[in-house]
Amino acid sequence: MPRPRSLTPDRLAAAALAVVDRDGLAALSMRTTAKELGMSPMGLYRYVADRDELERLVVDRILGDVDTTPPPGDAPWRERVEAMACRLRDAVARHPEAVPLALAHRHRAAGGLRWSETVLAILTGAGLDGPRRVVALRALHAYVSGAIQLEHRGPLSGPGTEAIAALPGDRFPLLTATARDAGGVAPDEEFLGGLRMLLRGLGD
Amino acid sequence: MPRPRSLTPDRLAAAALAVVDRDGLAALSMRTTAKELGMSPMGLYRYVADRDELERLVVDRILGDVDTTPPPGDAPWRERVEAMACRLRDAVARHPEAVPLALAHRHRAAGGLRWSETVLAILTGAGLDGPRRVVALRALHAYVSGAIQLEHRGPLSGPGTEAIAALPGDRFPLLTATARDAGGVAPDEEFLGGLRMLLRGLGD
DNA sequence: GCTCGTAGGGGTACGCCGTACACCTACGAG
DNA sequence: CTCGTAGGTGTACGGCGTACCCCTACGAGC
Repeated sequence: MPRPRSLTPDRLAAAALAVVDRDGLAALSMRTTAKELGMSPMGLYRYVADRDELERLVVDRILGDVDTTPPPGDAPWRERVEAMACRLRDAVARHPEAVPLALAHRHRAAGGLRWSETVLAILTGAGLDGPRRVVALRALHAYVSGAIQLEHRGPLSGPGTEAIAALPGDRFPLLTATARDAGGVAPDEEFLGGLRMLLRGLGD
Repeated sequence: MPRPRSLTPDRLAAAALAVVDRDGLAALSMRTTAKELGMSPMGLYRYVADRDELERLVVDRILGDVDTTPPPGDAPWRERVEAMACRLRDAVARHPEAVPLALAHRHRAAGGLRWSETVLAILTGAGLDGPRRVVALRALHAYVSGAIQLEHRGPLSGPGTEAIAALPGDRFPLLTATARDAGGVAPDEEFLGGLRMLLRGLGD
């Protein structure tokens, strides 16, 4: 009845995400987000309970534009799971600075839940249920979020590769050799390659 | 020549880890670590450049007691990889509060590198090399670290399961059903089950 | 159209954090 | 015994999350 709200949660999330995209995850704070919105830091507390909730809003926004409609049912189920994995990966990659955030809060965002539901539908259609379906979904979660994380703060692949290739070759002969090989493998190949390995072992 | 050092990096790491184990990861700071050692906060800077290096020491210590000697060579290669994965998982699980730390700095700790080297030896013995070996190692990294993370701040499995089971069943029918099923699956089964799926698809 | 209760938003302040800097001092080499 | 060096302390600064208090712009009820 008195004085209407001037902000939507989504506008708030957009401002915070703008800070992260522009200045990095470390720059995200109640103060910087407030400044981005042209208001005082304490004003934000009319919209979120604490910083953690602000982060959740950001992740909601990132995962909110993952397409979670079922992929065309005429493709084999493995390809449909691949499509879902790629959609998630692409959405997260759109905000590289926010990767740790997105994965940390993934299971609390509506988009993450919808993703799981759609993947489960595909797995169920492939004949999985009961404990096997539990394990399969969890393995997919583990692989996808682990792979995305590796990709964006990478030990192997990415800029960390050179550091590993430069290690003493006598103590880590295979690791240095593998790091050199890694240069010839594109990120998409790595992600999809590993995913296909997992999917190959997952069905039947 | 003047005045000898009173601390070893390992004692420093032990103190920091004690803080984390006792009071949680959020309690870790230069100040609390210094207090644990009975010295002033600034004194730590004679031993580490900054907080990041302190964290790295902690992770070094956690991953340092992963057994990275090659598992007995008479077992099938998949079982040997399993053994390596379990060793890493067990070492990390010994300090549950430090899980995010351990995984974030894994690739910068000597123990993590030795782990990779040993796993690569097994994979090489199984006939993998070149790009296939790159993808296999990376997939294992992704799965293992993703699974450990899920296990310790779990969406599916763990205390988060009930929250998911309590979601509106009409919007998330499969997810809630799967969360209920998840109660009957032990963490070890989940971890090993997913790992075996990945390993099944990984060779040949 | 005026009043009034309420919720939006600002300001100040506290106790944390990491760490730059200046200082004192215990020690071992000569 | 002296002296240079490096270990360790204390102080201080800017930034953080946020508790608390206040002012005020607004919409509902008359």
